[in-house]
Amino acid sequence: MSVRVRFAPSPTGALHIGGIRTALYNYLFARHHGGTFILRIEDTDQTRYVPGAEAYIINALKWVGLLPDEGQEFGGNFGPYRQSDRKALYQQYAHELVQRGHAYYAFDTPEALDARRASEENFTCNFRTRESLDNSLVSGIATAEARIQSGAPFVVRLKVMPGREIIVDDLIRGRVVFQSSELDDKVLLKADGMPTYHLANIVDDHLMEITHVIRGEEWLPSTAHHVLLYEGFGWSDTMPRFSHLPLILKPVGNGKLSKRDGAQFGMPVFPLAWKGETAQDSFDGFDNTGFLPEAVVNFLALLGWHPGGDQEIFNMEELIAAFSLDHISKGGARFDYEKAKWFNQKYIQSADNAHLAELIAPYIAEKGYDVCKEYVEGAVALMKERVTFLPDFVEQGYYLFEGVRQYDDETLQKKWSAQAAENFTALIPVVEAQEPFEAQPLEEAVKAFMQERGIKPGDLLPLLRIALAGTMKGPAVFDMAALLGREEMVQRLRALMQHAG
RNA sequence: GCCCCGUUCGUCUAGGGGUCAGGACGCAUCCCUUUCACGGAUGAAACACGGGUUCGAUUCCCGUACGGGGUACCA
Repeated sequence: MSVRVRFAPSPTGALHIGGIRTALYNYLFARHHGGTFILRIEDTDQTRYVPGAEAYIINALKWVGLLPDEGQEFGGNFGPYRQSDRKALYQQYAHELVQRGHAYYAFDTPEALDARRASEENFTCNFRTRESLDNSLVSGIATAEARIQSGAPFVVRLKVMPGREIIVDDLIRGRVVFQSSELDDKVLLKADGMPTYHLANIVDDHLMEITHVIRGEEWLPSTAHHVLLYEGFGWSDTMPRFSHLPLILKPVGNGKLSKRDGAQFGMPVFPLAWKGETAQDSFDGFDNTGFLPEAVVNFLALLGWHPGGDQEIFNMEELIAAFSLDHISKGGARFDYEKAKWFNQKYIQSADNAHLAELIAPYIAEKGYDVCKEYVEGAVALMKERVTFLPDFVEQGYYLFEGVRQYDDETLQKKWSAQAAENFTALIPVVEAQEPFEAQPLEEAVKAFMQERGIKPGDLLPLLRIALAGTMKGPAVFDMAALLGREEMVQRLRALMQHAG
Protein backbone atom coordinates (compact mmCIF):
# COMPACT_ATOMS: atom_id res chain seq x y z
CA MET A 1 0.00 0.00 0.00
CA SER A 2 1.45 3.34 -0.99
CA VAL A 3 2.15 6.06 1.54
CA ARG A 4 -0.31 8.95 1.78
CA VAL A 5 0.32 11.79 4.20
CA ARG A 6 -1.29 15.16 4.68
CA PHE A 7 -0.41 18.58 5.93
CA ALA A 8 -3.55 20.00 7.49
CA PRO A 9 -3.19 23.59 8.65
CA SER A 10 -5.92 25.83 9.89
CA PRO A 11 -6.28 29.14 8.02
CA THR A 12 -6.28 31.33 11.09
CA GLY A 13 -3.45 33.62 10.03
CA ALA A 14 0.13 33.32 8.90
CA LEU A 15 1.60 29.88 9.30
CA HIS A 16 4.75 29.91 11.37
CA ILE A 17 7.93 28.05 10.93
CA GLY A 18 6.78 25.13 13.08
CA GLY A 19 3.97 24.51 10.63
CA ILE A 20 6.40 24.63 7.75
CA ARG A 21 8.58 22.07 9.47
CA THR A 22 5.59 19.75 9.92
CA ALA A 23 4.81 20.18 6.22
CA LEU A 24 8.44 19.52 5.38
CA TYR A 25 8.62 16.27 7.35
CA ASN A 26 5.38 15.09 5.75
CA TYR A 27 6.75 16.00 2.35
CA LEU A 28 10.09 14.28 2.95
CA PHE A 29 8.38 11.18 4.24
CA ALA A 30 6.08 11.03 1.23
CA ARG A 31 8.90 11.58 -1.25
CA HIS A 32 11.20 9.12 0.46
CA HIS A 33 8.57 6.42 0.13
CA GLY A 34 7.35 7.43 -3.30
CA GLY A 35 4.03 8.38 -1.72
CA THR A 36 1.56 11.23 -1.93
CA PHE A 37 1.69 14.55 -0.09
CA ILE A 38 -1.70 16.15 0.43
CA LEU A 39 -2.77 19.63 1.52
CA ARG A 40 -6.01 19.79 3.46
CA ILE A 41 -7.42 23.03 4.81
CA GLU A 42 -8.96 22.67 8.26
CA ASP A 43 -11.30 25.61 8.49
CA THR A 44 -13.95 24.22 10.78
CA ASP A 45 -13.76 27.10 13.23
CA GLN A 46 -15.74 29.86 11.56
CA THR A 47 -14.96 32.31 14.34
CA ARG A 48 -11.24 32.15 13.71
CA TYR A 49 -11.31 32.34 9.95
CA VAL A 50 -8.84 34.88 8.53
CA PRO A 51 -9.21 36.00 4.92
CA GLY A 52 -6.04 35.47 2.95
CA ALA A 53 -4.67 32.82 5.28
CA GLU A 54 -5.38 29.97 2.89
CA ALA A 55 -3.61 31.77 0.04
CA TYR A 56 -0.74 32.50 2.40
CA ILE A 57 -0.37 28.81 3.26
CA ILE A 58 -0.29 27.83 -0.38
CA ASN A 59 2.19 30.55 -1.29
CA ALA A 60 4.41 29.64 1.64
CA LEU A 61 4.50 25.99 0.57
CA LYS A 62 5.39 27.07 -2.95
CA TRP A 63 8.13 29.37 -1.70
CA VAL A 64 9.88 26.63 0.27
CA GLY A 65 9.33 24.17 -2.55
CA LEU A 66 6.91 21.79 -0.84
CA LEU A 67 4.40 21.32 -3.60
CA PRO A 68 1.47 19.06 -2.68
CA ASP A 69 0.60 16.29 -5.07
CA GLU A 70 -3.00 16.59 -4.10
CA GLY A 71 -5.13 19.01 -2.16
CA GLN A 72 -6.77 22.39 -2.04
CA GLU A 73 -5.67 24.28 -5.17
CA PHE A 74 -3.80 21.21 -6.39
CA GLY A 75 -6.63 18.86 -7.32
CA GLY A 76 -6.96 15.12 -6.72
CA ASN A 77 -9.54 12.38 -6.47
CA PHE A 78 -10.28 12.64 -2.77
CA GLY A 79 -11.68 16.17 -2.60
CA PRO A 80 -12.95 18.52 -1.67
CA TYR A 81 -9.86 19.31 0.37
CA ARG A 82 -11.31 22.20 2.33
CA GLN A 83 -13.25 20.99 5.34
CA SER A 84 -15.93 23.67 5.18
CA ASP A 85 -16.80 22.21 1.77
CA ARG A 86 -17.31 18.80 3.39
CA LYS A 87 -19.72 19.91 6.10
CA ALA A 88 -22.62 17.61 5.20
CA LEU A 89 -20.31 14.63 5.25
CA TYR A 90 -19.34 15.12 8.87
CA GLN A 91 -22.95 15.49 9.96
CA GLN A 92 -23.79 12.20 8.33
CA TYR A 93 -20.92 10.46 10.09
CA ALA A 94 -21.73 12.08 13.42
CA HIS A 95 -25.26 10.74 13.32
CA GLU A 96 -23.98 7.38 12.25
CA LEU A 97 -21.76 7.22 15.29
CA VAL A 98 -24.75 7.98 17.53
CA GLN A 99 -26.62 5.11 15.91
CA ARG A 100 -23.66 2.84 16.48
CA GLY A 101 -23.85 3.71 20.16
CA HIS A 102 -20.48 5.46 20.39
CA ALA A 103 -21.77 9.01 20.55
CA TYR A 104 -24.77 10.92 21.85
CA TYR A 105 -26.71 14.13 21.38
CA ALA A 106 -26.14 16.79 24.04
CA PHE A 107 -28.12 19.94 24.69
CA ASP A 108 -26.15 21.63 27.45
CA THR A 109 -25.29 25.17 26.50
CA PRO A 110 -21.71 26.43 26.70
CA GLU A 111 -22.89 28.77 29.46
CA ALA A 112 -24.33 25.91 31.49
CA LEU A 113 -21.11 23.96 31.18
CA ASP A 114 -19.04 26.99 32.13
CA ALA A 115 -21.18 27.35 35.22
CA ARG A 116 -20.47 23.75 36.22
CA ARG A 117 -16.78 24.25 35.58
CA ALA A 118 -16.86 27.30 37.77
CA SER A 119 -18.62 25.62 40.66
CA GLU A 120 -17.08 22.16 40.49
CA GLU A 121 -13.38 21.56 40.68
CA ASN A 122 -12.10 19.75 37.57
CA PHE A 123 -15.51 19.44 36.01
CA THR A 124 -15.53 17.83 32.62
CA CYS A 125 -18.07 15.95 30.50
CA ASN A 126 -17.31 12.29 30.97
CA PHE A 127 -18.78 8.96 32.02
CA ARG A 128 -19.15 10.23 35.57
CA THR A 129 -20.97 13.46 34.81
CA ARG A 130 -22.97 12.74 31.70
CA GLU A 131 -25.87 11.30 33.69
CA SER A 132 -26.28 14.68 35.32
CA LEU A 133 -26.34 16.58 32.05
CA ASP A 134 -28.93 17.19 29.34
CA ASN A 135 -28.45 14.62 26.62
CA SER A 136 -29.88 11.68 24.72
CA LEU A 137 -28.34 9.24 27.18
CA VAL A 138 -30.57 10.66 29.89
CA SER A 139 -33.71 11.51 27.91
CA GLY A 140 -33.66 8.60 25.50
CA ILE A 141 -32.91 8.83 21.82
CA ALA A 142 -36.50 9.42 20.69
CA THR A 143 -36.96 12.45 22.88
CA ALA A 144 -33.63 13.86 21.78
CA GLU A 145 -34.43 13.38 18.11
CA ALA A 146 -37.77 15.11 18.61
CA ARG A 147 -36.01 18.08 20.15
CA ILE A 148 -33.59 18.21 17.26
CA GLN A 149 -36.53 18.03 14.82
CA SER A 150 -38.12 21.01 16.49
CA GLY A 151 -34.92 22.99 15.99
CA ALA A 152 -33.21 22.75 19.35
CA PRO A 153 -29.47 23.44 19.14
CA PHE A 154 -27.38 20.38 19.92
CA VAL A 155 -23.94 18.93 19.74
CA VAL A 156 -22.77 15.37 19.25
CA ARG A 157 -20.36 14.03 21.84
CA LEU A 158 -18.16 10.97 21.83
CA LYS A 159 -19.28 8.42 24.41
CA VAL A 160 -16.11 7.27 26.15
CA MET A 161 -16.58 4.10 28.20
CA PRO A 162 -14.41 3.77 31.29
CA GLY A 163 -12.21 0.93 32.40
CA ARG A 164 -9.97 0.18 29.50
CA GLU A 165 -6.57 1.04 28.16
CA ILE A 166 -6.04 2.79 24.87
CA ILE A 167 -2.70 2.19 23.24
CA VAL A 168 -1.15 4.57 20.81
CA ASP A 169 1.83 3.02 19.09
CA ASP A 170 3.67 6.17 18.09
CA LEU A 171 6.41 5.80 15.48
CA ILE A 172 8.55 8.39 17.27
CA ARG A 173 7.66 7.85 20.92
CA GLY A 174 6.84 4.20 21.07
CA ARG A 175 3.96 2.82 23.09
CA VAL A 176 1.87 5.45 24.87
CA VAL A 177 -0.90 4.24 27.16
CA PHE A 178 -4.04 6.14 28.18
CA GLN A 179 -6.77 5.14 30.61
CA SER A 180 -10.20 5.64 29.07
CA SER A 181 -11.53 6.78 32.46
CA GLU A 182 -9.32 9.83 32.16
CA LEU A 183 -10.79 10.85 28.84
CA ASP A 184 -13.64 13.29 28.42
CA ASP A 185 -16.64 13.06 26.10
CA LYS A 186 -15.29 15.28 23.36
CA VAL A 187 -17.61 17.31 21.19
CA LEU A 188 -17.56 15.92 17.66
CA LEU A 189 -20.17 18.07 15.99
CA LYS A 190 -20.72 21.65 17.09
CA ALA A 191 -24.04 23.48 17.40
CA ASP A 192 -23.29 25.41 14.21
CA GLY A 193 -23.24 22.12 12.33
CA MET A 194 -19.48 22.12 11.86
CA PRO A 195 -17.33 19.25 13.08
CA THR A 196 -14.56 19.70 15.60
CA TYR A 197 -11.02 18.86 14.62
CA HIS A 198 -11.39 15.41 16.15
CA LEU A 199 -14.25 14.24 13.98
CA ALA A 200 -13.19 15.98 10.78
CA ASN A 201 -9.66 14.70 11.07
CA ILE A 202 -10.71 11.06 11.48
CA VAL A 203 -13.36 11.14 8.77
CA ASP A 204 -11.06 12.84 6.30
CA ASP A 205 -7.99 10.77 7.05
CA HIS A 206 -10.10 7.67 6.57
CA LEU A 207 -11.77 8.83 3.37
CA MET A 208 -8.54 10.22 1.96
CA GLU A 209 -6.79 6.93 2.77
CA ILE A 210 -4.10 8.57 4.85
CA THR A 211 -1.52 6.00 5.97
CA HIS A 212 0.63 8.11 8.31
CA VAL A 213 -0.26 11.06 10.50
CA ILE A 214 2.78 13.23 11.19
CA ARG A 215 1.84 16.19 13.35
CA GLY A 216 2.91 18.30 16.32
CA GLU A 217 3.24 16.92 19.82
CA GLU A 218 0.33 19.05 21.00
CA TRP A 219 -1.91 16.41 19.43
CA LEU A 220 -0.58 13.47 21.36
CA PRO A 221 -3.04 13.70 24.28
CA SER A 222 -6.09 13.72 21.99
CA THR A 223 -4.83 10.81 19.95
CA ALA A 224 -6.50 8.46 22.41
CA HIS A 225 -9.83 9.95 21.39
CA HIS A 226 -8.92 9.52 17.77
CA VAL A 227 -8.20 5.83 18.30
CA LEU A 228 -11.62 5.49 19.90
CA LEU A 229 -13.19 7.19 16.91
CA TYR A 230 -11.55 4.78 14.49
CA GLU A 231 -12.86 1.93 16.60
CA GLY A 232 -16.33 3.42 16.78
CA PHE A 233 -16.55 3.70 13.02
CA GLY A 234 -15.13 0.22 12.53
CA TRP A 235 -12.04 1.54 10.77
CA SER A 236 -9.37 0.22 13.11
CA ASP A 237 -7.73 -1.98 10.53
CA THR A 238 -6.95 0.98 8.29
CA MET A 239 -6.12 3.44 11.04
CA PRO A 240 -3.04 5.50 10.09
CA ARG A 241 0.22 5.20 12.03
CA PHE A 242 0.87 8.18 14.30
CA SER A 243 4.04 10.20 14.70
CA HIS A 244 4.18 13.16 17.06
CA LEU A 245 6.88 15.71 16.38
CA PRO A 246 8.76 17.59 19.10
CA LEU A 247 7.79 21.23 19.44
CA ILE A 248 9.91 24.19 18.38
CA LEU A 249 10.74 26.30 21.42
CA LYS A 250 11.19 30.05 21.81
CA PRO A 251 14.68 31.44 21.03
CA VAL A 252 15.00 32.51 24.65
CA GLY A 253 12.87 31.86 27.72
CA ASN A 254 10.29 29.15 28.21
CA GLY A 255 7.54 27.79 26.04
CA LYS A 256 6.89 26.95 22.46
CA LEU A 257 7.63 29.32 19.63
CA SER A 258 4.75 31.69 19.02
CA LYS A 259 3.82 34.19 16.37
CA ARG A 260 4.73 37.14 18.52
CA ASP A 261 8.28 35.93 19.11
CA GLY A 262 9.40 37.28 15.76
CA ALA A 263 8.72 40.87 16.70
CA GLN A 264 9.82 40.19 20.27
CA PHE A 265 13.28 38.96 19.34
CA GLY A 266 13.82 40.78 16.06
CA MET A 267 13.88 37.76 13.79
CA PRO A 268 11.44 36.24 11.35
CA VAL A 269 9.36 33.25 12.43
CA PHE A 270 7.21 33.14 9.31
CA PRO A 271 8.18 31.92 5.85
CA LEU A 272 6.54 34.86 4.08
CA ALA A 273 5.86 38.37 5.29
CA TRP A 274 2.27 38.81 6.42
CA LYS A 275 0.31 42.00 6.05
CA GLY A 276 -2.38 42.07 8.68
CA GLU A 277 -5.05 44.67 9.33
CA THR A 278 -2.71 46.69 11.52
CA ALA A 279 1.03 47.13 11.84
CA GLN A 280 0.79 45.20 15.10
CA ASP A 281 -0.73 42.35 13.17
CA SER A 282 1.89 42.33 10.40
CA PHE A 283 5.04 40.28 10.46
CA ASP A 284 8.29 39.95 8.60
CA GLY A 285 9.08 36.69 6.88
CA PHE A 286 12.18 34.78 5.96
CA ASP A 287 11.51 35.89 2.38
CA ASN A 288 11.70 39.66 2.89
CA THR A 289 14.53 39.29 5.40
CA GLY A 290 16.58 37.95 2.52
CA PHE A 291 16.75 34.21 3.16
CA LEU A 292 17.07 31.67 0.39
CA PRO A 293 14.24 29.13 0.66
CA GLU A 294 16.76 26.29 0.32
CA ALA A 295 18.57 27.55 3.41
CA VAL A 296 15.33 27.74 5.37
CA VAL A 297 14.48 24.19 4.39
CA ASN A 298 17.92 22.91 5.37
CA PHE A 299 17.75 24.71 8.71
CA LEU A 300 14.25 23.49 9.51
CA ALA A 301 14.96 19.94 8.47
CA LEU A 302 17.70 19.69 11.08
CA LEU A 303 15.58 21.25 13.81
CA GLY A 304 14.41 18.06 15.44
CA TRP A 305 15.82 15.54 13.04
CA HIS A 306 19.28 14.37 12.04
CA PRO A 307 20.23 11.35 9.95
CA GLY A 308 23.49 10.79 11.87
CA GLY A 309 26.94 11.53 10.56
CA ASP A 310 28.62 14.91 10.24
CA GLN A 311 26.89 16.38 7.23
CA GLU A 312 25.16 19.73 7.80
CA ILE A 313 24.35 20.94 4.30
CA PHE A 314 21.63 18.96 2.55
CA ASN A 315 19.75 19.85 -0.58
CA MET A 316 16.18 18.66 -0.97
CA GLU A 317 17.19 15.51 -2.81
CA GLU A 318 19.62 14.56 -0.08
CA LEU A 319 17.02 15.28 2.58
CA ILE A 320 14.54 13.04 0.83
CA ALA A 321 17.07 10.25 0.52
CA ALA A 322 18.17 10.49 4.16
CA PHE A 323 14.82 11.13 5.83
CA SER A 324 13.27 8.68 8.24
CA LEU A 325 10.96 9.01 11.19
CA ASP A 326 13.17 7.06 13.55
CA HIS A 327 15.86 9.72 13.57
CA ILE A 328 13.48 12.38 14.85
CA SER A 329 14.34 13.68 18.33
CA LYS A 330 11.82 13.45 21.10
CA GLY A 331 12.73 16.60 22.99
CA GLY A 332 11.69 20.09 21.94
CA ALA A 333 14.13 22.03 19.76
CA ARG A 334 14.98 25.65 20.43
CA PHE A 335 14.75 28.00 17.47
CA ASP A 336 18.37 29.06 16.87
CA TYR A 337 18.48 32.13 14.67
CA GLU A 338 22.29 32.25 14.55
CA LYS A 339 22.29 28.84 12.95
CA ALA A 340 19.62 29.90 10.48
CA LYS A 341 21.81 32.84 9.47
CA TRP A 342 24.79 30.56 9.02
CA PHE A 343 22.84 28.31 6.69
CA ASN A 344 21.80 31.33 4.66
CA GLN A 345 25.36 32.53 4.41
CA LYS A 346 26.49 29.11 3.22
CA TYR A 347 23.74 28.94 0.61
CA ILE A 348 24.53 32.42 -0.69
CA GLN A 349 28.20 31.52 -0.92
CA SER A 350 27.53 28.46 -3.01
CA ALA A 351 24.75 29.92 -5.17
CA ASP A 352 25.78 30.84 -8.67
CA ASN A 353 26.18 34.49 -9.59
CA ALA A 354 23.47 34.60 -12.21
CA HIS A 355 20.95 33.17 -9.76
CA LEU A 356 21.96 35.62 -7.05
CA ALA A 357 21.74 38.49 -9.52
CA GLU A 358 18.16 37.47 -10.23
CA LEU A 359 17.36 37.26 -6.55
CA ILE A 360 18.66 40.73 -5.80
CA ALA A 361 17.08 42.32 -8.87
CA PRO A 362 14.15 43.62 -6.77
CA TYR A 363 16.53 45.35 -4.37
CA ILE A 364 18.46 46.88 -7.26
CA ALA A 365 15.21 48.13 -8.76
CA GLU A 366 14.04 49.50 -5.46
CA LYS A 367 17.21 51.57 -5.14
CA GLY A 368 16.81 52.73 -8.71
CA TYR A 369 20.24 51.54 -9.82
CA ASP A 370 20.61 51.43 -13.58
CA VAL A 371 22.97 48.54 -14.12
CA CYS A 372 23.11 45.64 -16.53
CA LYS A 373 22.84 42.00 -15.60
CA GLU A 374 26.54 41.35 -16.17
CA TYR A 375 27.48 44.17 -13.84
CA VAL A 376 25.22 42.83 -11.07
CA GLU A 377 26.75 39.39 -11.48
CA GLY A 378 30.19 40.93 -11.14
CA ALA A 379 29.17 42.77 -7.98
CA VAL A 380 27.59 39.66 -6.57
CA ALA A 381 30.77 37.70 -7.19
CA LEU A 382 32.74 40.21 -5.13
CA MET A 383 30.27 40.38 -2.25
CA LYS A 384 28.87 36.86 -1.91
CA GLU A 385 31.44 35.74 0.65
CA ARG A 386 30.77 38.68 2.94
CA VAL A 387 26.99 38.83 3.22
CA THR A 388 24.41 37.01 5.29
CA PHE A 389 21.16 38.24 3.72
CA LEU A 390 20.18 39.17 0.17
CA PRO A 391 19.70 42.90 0.90
CA ASP A 392 23.27 43.03 2.21
CA PHE A 393 24.45 43.09 -1.39
CA VAL A 394 23.03 46.56 -1.90
CA GLU A 395 23.37 47.73 1.71
CA GLN A 396 26.93 46.73 2.55
CA GLY A 397 28.06 46.81 -1.07
CA TYR A 398 26.23 50.00 -2.09
CA TYR A 399 29.50 51.58 -3.32
CA LEU A 400 29.55 49.10 -6.19
CA PHE A 401 26.36 50.72 -7.46
CA GLU A 402 26.71 54.38 -6.51
CA GLY A 403 29.39 56.79 -5.30
CA VAL A 404 30.91 56.66 -1.86
CA ARG A 405 28.50 58.13 0.67
CA GLN A 406 30.83 58.30 3.60
CA TYR A 407 34.59 58.12 4.03
CA ASP A 408 36.37 56.42 6.90
CA ASP A 409 37.87 59.66 8.20
CA GLU A 410 39.58 58.04 11.11
CA THR A 411 41.79 55.97 8.82
CA LEU A 412 42.13 58.88 6.45
CA GLN A 413 43.50 61.04 9.23
CA LYS A 414 46.24 58.53 9.84
CA LYS A 415 47.07 57.75 6.23
CA TRP A 416 46.44 60.88 4.20
CA SER A 417 49.28 63.37 3.70
CA ALA A 418 50.75 65.78 1.18
CA GLN A 419 52.79 62.85 -0.06
CA ALA A 420 49.67 60.78 -0.48
CA ALA A 421 48.07 63.52 -2.52
CA GLU A 422 51.16 63.61 -4.71
CA ASN A 423 51.01 59.86 -5.16
CA PHE A 424 47.38 60.03 -6.20
CA THR A 425 48.14 62.75 -8.72
CA ALA A 426 50.88 60.68 -10.23
CA LEU A 427 48.81 57.50 -10.19
CA ILE A 428 45.91 58.88 -12.16
CA PRO A 429 47.71 58.92 -15.52
CA VAL A 430 48.86 55.37 -14.86
CA VAL A 431 45.29 54.29 -14.29
CA GLU A 432 44.12 56.18 -17.33
CA ALA A 433 46.72 54.48 -19.48
CA GLN A 434 46.17 50.99 -18.11
CA GLU A 435 45.24 48.49 -20.77
CA PRO A 436 43.60 46.05 -20.43
CA PHE A 437 41.65 47.42 -17.50
CA GLU A 438 41.43 44.19 -15.54
CA ALA A 439 42.23 43.32 -11.98
CA GLN A 440 45.42 41.39 -12.50
CA PRO A 441 47.22 43.73 -14.98
CA LEU A 442 46.04 46.78 -13.06
CA GLU A 443 47.45 45.38 -9.84
CA GLU A 444 50.79 44.73 -11.55
CA ALA A 445 50.85 48.25 -12.95
CA VAL A 446 50.09 49.83 -9.60
CA LYS A 447 52.69 47.69 -7.87
CA ALA A 448 55.28 48.68 -10.46
CA PHE A 449 54.27 52.29 -9.89
CA MET A 450 54.84 51.92 -6.15
CA GLN A 451 58.19 50.23 -6.59
CA GLU A 452 59.37 52.90 -9.01
CA ARG A 453 58.56 55.67 -6.59
CA GLY A 454 59.52 53.85 -3.44
CA ILE A 455 55.98 53.86 -2.02
CA LYS A 456 55.19 51.28 0.59
CA PRO A 457 52.00 49.30 -0.09
CA GLY A 458 50.65 50.29 3.30
CA ASP A 459 50.86 53.95 2.32
CA LEU A 460 48.84 53.63 -0.85
CA LEU A 461 46.62 50.55 -0.89
CA PRO A 462 44.44 51.45 2.09
CA LEU A 463 43.87 54.88 0.56
CA LEU A 464 42.94 53.32 -2.74
CA ARG A 465 40.45 51.18 -0.92
CA ILE A 466 38.94 54.17 0.81
CA ALA A 467 38.76 56.05 -2.47
CA LEU A 468 36.77 53.25 -4.06
CA ALA A 469 34.62 52.06 -1.18
CA GLY A 470 34.89 54.68 1.54
CA THR A 471 35.55 51.98 4.08
CA MET A 472 38.28 49.59 5.13
CA LYS A 473 35.93 46.65 4.65
CA GLY A 474 35.15 44.98 1.39
CA PRO A 475 36.40 43.07 -1.63
CA ALA A 476 39.96 43.14 -2.96
CA VAL A 477 40.92 46.64 -4.18
CA PHE A 478 41.77 45.70 -7.76
CA ASP A 479 38.68 43.52 -8.14
CA MET A 480 36.56 46.50 -7.22
CA ALA A 481 38.53 48.74 -9.56
CA ALA A 482 38.06 46.37 -12.47
CA LEU A 483 34.33 46.16 -11.84
CA LEU A 484 33.87 49.91 -11.47
CA GLY A 485 35.87 50.64 -14.59
CA ARG A 486 38.52 53.15 -15.53
CA GLU A 487 36.35 56.28 -15.62
CA GLU A 488 34.72 55.58 -12.30
CA MET A 489 38.00 54.75 -10.65
CA VAL A 490 39.65 57.98 -11.76
CA GLN A 491 36.61 59.91 -10.67
CA ARG A 492 36.75 58.32 -7.23
CA LEU A 493 40.46 59.00 -6.87
CA ARG A 494 39.78 62.65 -7.59
CA ALA A 495 36.81 62.67 -5.24
CA LEU A 496 38.93 61.42 -2.39
CA MET A 497 41.66 63.99 -3.09
CA GLN A 498 39.05 66.67 -2.85
CA HIS A 499 37.56 65.23 0.30
CA ALA A 500 40.85 64.67 2.10
CA GLY A 501 42.84 67.53 0.68
C1' G B 1 -5.03 19.95 40.09
C1' C B 2 -5.25 15.75 36.64
C1' C B 3 -3.32 13.25 32.09
C1' C B 4 0.60 12.73 28.44
C1' C B 5 5.58 13.68 26.57
C1' G B 6 10.53 14.96 27.27
C1' U B 7 15.91 16.00 29.54
C1' U B 8 23.98 14.76 25.97
C1' C B 9 28.48 21.27 25.49
C1' G B 10 25.00 28.16 25.72
C1' U B 11 22.17 26.20 21.00
C1' C B 12 21.10 22.16 17.05
C1' U B 13 22.61 17.30 17.59
C1' A B 14 25.71 12.08 16.93
C1' G B 15 26.32 8.02 19.94
C1' G B 16 25.02 4.07 22.93
C1' G B 17 26.51 -1.11 28.72
C1' G B 18 33.49 -0.53 28.67
C1' U B 19 34.41 5.93 23.67
C1' C B 20 40.00 10.71 24.87
C1' A B 21 31.48 11.23 24.72
C1' G B 22 31.95 12.99 17.95
C1' G B 23 30.15 17.05 14.57
C1' A B 24 27.85 21.91 13.60
C1' C B 25 26.37 27.11 15.17
C1' G B 26 28.12 30.68 18.50
C1' C B 27 32.54 32.22 21.45
C1' A B 28 38.19 32.73 22.06
C1' U B 29 43.24 32.44 20.06
C1' C B 30 46.33 31.75 15.88
C1' C B 31 47.39 31.24 10.43
C1' C B 32 46.14 33.11 5.48
C1' U B 33 45.29 38.39 3.79
C1' U B 34 48.75 45.29 4.30
C1' U B 35 40.98 45.65 4.37
C1' C B 36 36.66 42.96 5.68
C1' A B 37 35.04 38.38 4.89
C1' C B 38 35.90 33.32 3.16
C1' G B 39 39.05 29.32 4.32
C1' G B 40 42.34 26.60 7.73
C1' A B 41 44.15 25.31 12.74
C1' U B 42 43.65 25.17 17.94
C1' G B 43 40.89 25.88 22.47
C1' A B 44 37.05 26.49 26.39
C1' A B 45 32.28 23.96 26.69
C1' A B 46 27.72 18.48 27.92
C1' C B 47 25.57 12.97 29.44
C1' A B 48 19.82 17.03 35.28
C1' C B 49 19.87 14.46 40.27
C1' G B 50 19.16 10.01 43.50
C1' G B 51 18.54 4.94 43.80
C1' G B 52 18.79 0.23 41.57
C1' U B 53 20.38 -3.88 37.63
C1' U B 54 25.50 -5.05 36.23
C1' C B 55 32.26 -6.80 36.84
C1' G B 56 31.10 -1.96 34.62
C1' A B 57 26.37 2.80 33.53
C1' U B 58 25.84 8.69 29.94
C1' U B 59 23.41 4.34 27.65
C1' C B 60 18.60 -0.34 30.82
C1' C B 61 14.74 0.11 35.17
C1' C B 62 12.40 3.07 39.15
C1' G B 63 11.90 7.58 41.54
C1' U B 64 12.89 13.02 42.10
C1' A B 65 13.68 17.67 39.95
C1' C B 66 13.11 20.64 35.91
C1' G B 67 11.00 21.73 31.07
C1' G B 68 7.03 21.13 27.60
C1' G B 69 2.11 19.86 25.85
C1' G B 70 -3.04 18.78 26.78
C1' U B 71 -7.20 19.40 29.82
C1' A B 72 -12.80 24.42 24.87
C1' C B 73 -19.14 23.72 20.94
C1' C B 74 -9.80 26.20 18.91
C1' A B 75 -7.05 23.79 15.81
